Amino acid sequence: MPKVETFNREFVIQEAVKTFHSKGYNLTSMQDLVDATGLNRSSIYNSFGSKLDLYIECLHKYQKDTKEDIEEIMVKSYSSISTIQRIFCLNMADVLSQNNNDNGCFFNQCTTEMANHEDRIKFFLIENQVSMVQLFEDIVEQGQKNESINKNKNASEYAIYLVTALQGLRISGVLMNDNKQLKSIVETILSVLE
Amino acid sequence: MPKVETFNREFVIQEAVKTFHSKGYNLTSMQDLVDATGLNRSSIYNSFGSKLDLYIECLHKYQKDTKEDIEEIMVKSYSSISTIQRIFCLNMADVLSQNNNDNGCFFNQCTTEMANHEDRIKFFLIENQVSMVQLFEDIVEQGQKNESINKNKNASEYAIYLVTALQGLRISGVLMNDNKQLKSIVETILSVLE
DNA sequence: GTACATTTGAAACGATCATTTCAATTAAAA
DNA sequence: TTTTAATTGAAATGATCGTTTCAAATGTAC
Repeated sequence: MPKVETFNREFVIQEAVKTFHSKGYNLTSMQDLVDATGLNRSSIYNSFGSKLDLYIECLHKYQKDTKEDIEEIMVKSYSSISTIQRIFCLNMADVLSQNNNDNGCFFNQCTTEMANHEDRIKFFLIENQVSMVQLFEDIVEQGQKNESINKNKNASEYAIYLVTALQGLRISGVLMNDNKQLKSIVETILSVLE
Repeated sequence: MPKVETFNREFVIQEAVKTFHSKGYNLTSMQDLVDATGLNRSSIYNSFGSKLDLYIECLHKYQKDTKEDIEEIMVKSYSSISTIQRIFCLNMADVLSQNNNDNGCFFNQCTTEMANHEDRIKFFLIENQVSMVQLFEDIVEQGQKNESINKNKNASEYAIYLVTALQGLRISGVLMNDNKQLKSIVETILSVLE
């Protein structure tokens, strides 16, 4: 009986991610979201709840995309160390392609802007961080079995180190938009594992 | 002849830094600054210009404090590697002491929130980043002369790596508020230099 | 004590914020 | 075609935003 939702939900979220990522949560107005998505104000509230609800849905979308990118790399890579290398290179390329147009990793931005003001978001970010560490731990563990990664430190220690370094890279990249420098940083980060 | 400024400018800036650092620029209202500093709204505009002007003054204050902390460490340290170690430990302690109360490094927050929306701020942040890299480069260079730091990579490469890692540590620390984990990260970061 | 330049307090500015309201429109089901 | 329930558009809500205004209060120099 009812009229059905006409817009493409995926597209709307995608556009919302772009907007939030480029302006941050607090600087993004509902009007910005209306303009970016093409939806009417009331449609956004009808379909997504509130600005914060939509933002959190964007975080999940960004997380899903990130994980898919990593899984694709894992499938294509022939060794653990090259998986890690490619993950870092992907992030490097990501930072560089943003050509001064955006503010590093969406999660880093979210962490500094929201983590200590919204419990729902802090919870999400911690869970995301833990799962990223777990993901790296699995890769490193396998690499240590293959002897492609040294055993100076255990997989768990290397994992939290790598996640931290990756976050640093994505912050640094905002101010240091230079291919050669970022490449050098990645090399140095990964040299610990050799 | 004139009535003279009665408030303590240092104190006011200090309180403004706390406020901006804890809420970010966009979430901090002029009323928040009035409450935090005890100044009247008009006094703030009279003495500091605008909200943005005050924010930039806060960035300079934070930069000055950070540099003073590092200089104190440099004077007290007996070797380059221990200088670097202490800088990282200071930042670790800083993150931990903030007990879920604040959002990592003020500069990281500023980078993700403001770098691509305010040219004056982007300029400041890049200059700050360059000077931090230079500072680390000098320390590493000296360490390499003393043979307390290896020469696998040159001082400049280690410097940008260390600055990046430090930024990562201060982001990670917001979500990973655990002494043992942070200590392990710092150890791994510094192990490259051995 | 008077004159003067500045700070101060309170109110007001117009703009914009996130959200709500509600009548008109729409399209599927009867 | 009529019924029906959701979507849509536009206007309005009350709150808050950064900033300005201006008269009163203040403290220094004469």
